[in-house]
Amino acid sequence: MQYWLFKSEPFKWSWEMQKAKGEEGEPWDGVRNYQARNNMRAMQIGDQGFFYHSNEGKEIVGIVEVCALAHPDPTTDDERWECVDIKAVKDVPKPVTLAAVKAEPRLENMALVTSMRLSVQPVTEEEWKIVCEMGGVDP
DNA sequence: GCCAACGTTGGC
DNA sequence: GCCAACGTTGGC
Repeated sequence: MQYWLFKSEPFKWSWEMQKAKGEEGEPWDGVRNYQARNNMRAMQIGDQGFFYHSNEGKEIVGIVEVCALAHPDPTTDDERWECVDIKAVKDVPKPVTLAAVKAEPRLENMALVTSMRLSVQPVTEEEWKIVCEMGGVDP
């Protein structure tokens, strides 16, 4: 089991929209970055991830689960790009802001801080626990 | 809306 | 294969 973080601009695809999809899930398409794609290829069914709102909010608002392995991105004919499907699991009761992450010394090496522009990031188990704690997420 | 950081592209 | 130019992302 591994942990990840998915970034989205709420205007394009928000947590509300993700939740509305329910169990069906939604392809995380439109990624045009090799590192982000490689991360998705490494994902397994059942992996957990944070859902982060960039630009507007700048906070971790939800928890998602990978429900389909990497497959060709339906939004392009370019076979280089792939995506996984994710489904909403639950809200983060107290959204964890970027400022809060930056202010937490134990999270100083988190990709959210060090690789700001990467849209699909790995999260370590330790980081996962700390953020869940900060967000008031039930274990 | 601005601008810095970074990834990608394309000419050589 | 290098590197400059360009486009995009995302925090502020």
